[in-house]
Amino acid sequence: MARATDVNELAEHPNLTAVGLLVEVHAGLAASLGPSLEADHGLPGQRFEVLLRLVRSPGERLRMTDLAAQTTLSASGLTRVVDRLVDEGLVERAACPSDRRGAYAVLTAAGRTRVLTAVPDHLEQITSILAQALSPHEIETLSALLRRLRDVVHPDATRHTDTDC
Amino acid sequence: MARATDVNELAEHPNLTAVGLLVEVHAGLAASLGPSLEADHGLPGQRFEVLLRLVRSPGERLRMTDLAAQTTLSASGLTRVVDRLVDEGLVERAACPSDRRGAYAVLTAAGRTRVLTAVPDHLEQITSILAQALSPHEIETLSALLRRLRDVVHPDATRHTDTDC
DNA sequence: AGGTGATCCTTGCGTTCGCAACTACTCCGG
DNA sequence: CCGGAGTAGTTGCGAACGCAAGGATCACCT
Repeated sequence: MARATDVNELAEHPNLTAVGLLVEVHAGLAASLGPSLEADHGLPGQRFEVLLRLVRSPGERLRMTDLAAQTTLSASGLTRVVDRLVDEGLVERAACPSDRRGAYAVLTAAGRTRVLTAVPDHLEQITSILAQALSPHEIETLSALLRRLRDVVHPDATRHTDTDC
Repeated sequence: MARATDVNELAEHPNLTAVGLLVEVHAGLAASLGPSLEADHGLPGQRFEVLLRLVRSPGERLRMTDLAAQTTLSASGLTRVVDRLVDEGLVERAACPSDRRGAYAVLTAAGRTRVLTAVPDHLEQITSILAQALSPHEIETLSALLRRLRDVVHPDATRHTDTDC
């Protein structure tokens, strides 16, 4: 029972490998998809994520808090991303009539155009990469497994579809 | 054929969903695992990743370039992470005799102790989270799918096991 | 030998992010 | 009606990253 064996047993445990692979794939996808998304459409990662959530939401608007919960950003990070989107004219802030603390981020016409232009390109690149690695059925399997994992590590991601005001 | 239908068809395409889930899971895992790893062992994400690669490598050393290829960092990012690890006494730099441009990052005794202390805790947390969501067989399936994806988006991650000098 | 292009690593600069502190507002119990 | 606890959003500050540029070295070809 040498020490080195213990190290490898720990370091190559299947669960650690699974998480390591997930981190690697995430980084690899970001490296493959991010630059072209930014170069072709001026929408680096987080900005695109925010715009995508907005265009899919009723009224193309979302409370700052909900937007933060649905993206990978903290509340303060979201404030600054929205700041930049406002500077670019892609998003506007709107007051919430039922809660004067609150603020909506609302997609502008320019923002809608921008994201609707970017999505097809983005989707095509994603599809190209996924198709090289997995069959459609395997992609479904992967999504199902990831979804179950997501529900454990981030259960709040799908709520807040109710717009009360 | 309303426009809104097109938006949803695009925005909810299975491939886009798969990538979105992967990003969400990555962020959720980082949020769950990162803080305790840092609070309990003083090893925020990237530092841990570097130490883990080193402890698994022959001679507990790796060229800077190889280390950058195996982690999610750029070359410059890696330089600074290693700087911090050197400041903390967990890693040392060593010259490469066969290439005077090159530099090795070598684990110190303190670095080995630190990572070997952190790994069991980390692994236990990972296992706890994974077990809540997936069966062991499903984890294997997930890993197999992610590995195929990794080989497409980041094929250089597993090479460079040869230490020539 | 000598020179040209590539590679390894580091540094200057700008950008982005999260935490903690702050303001403004809401909600609730007395 | 009032006061305290809790929530929504923003900002100061420090930490971390990538890109592009730079110095040193290597590899190869003539």
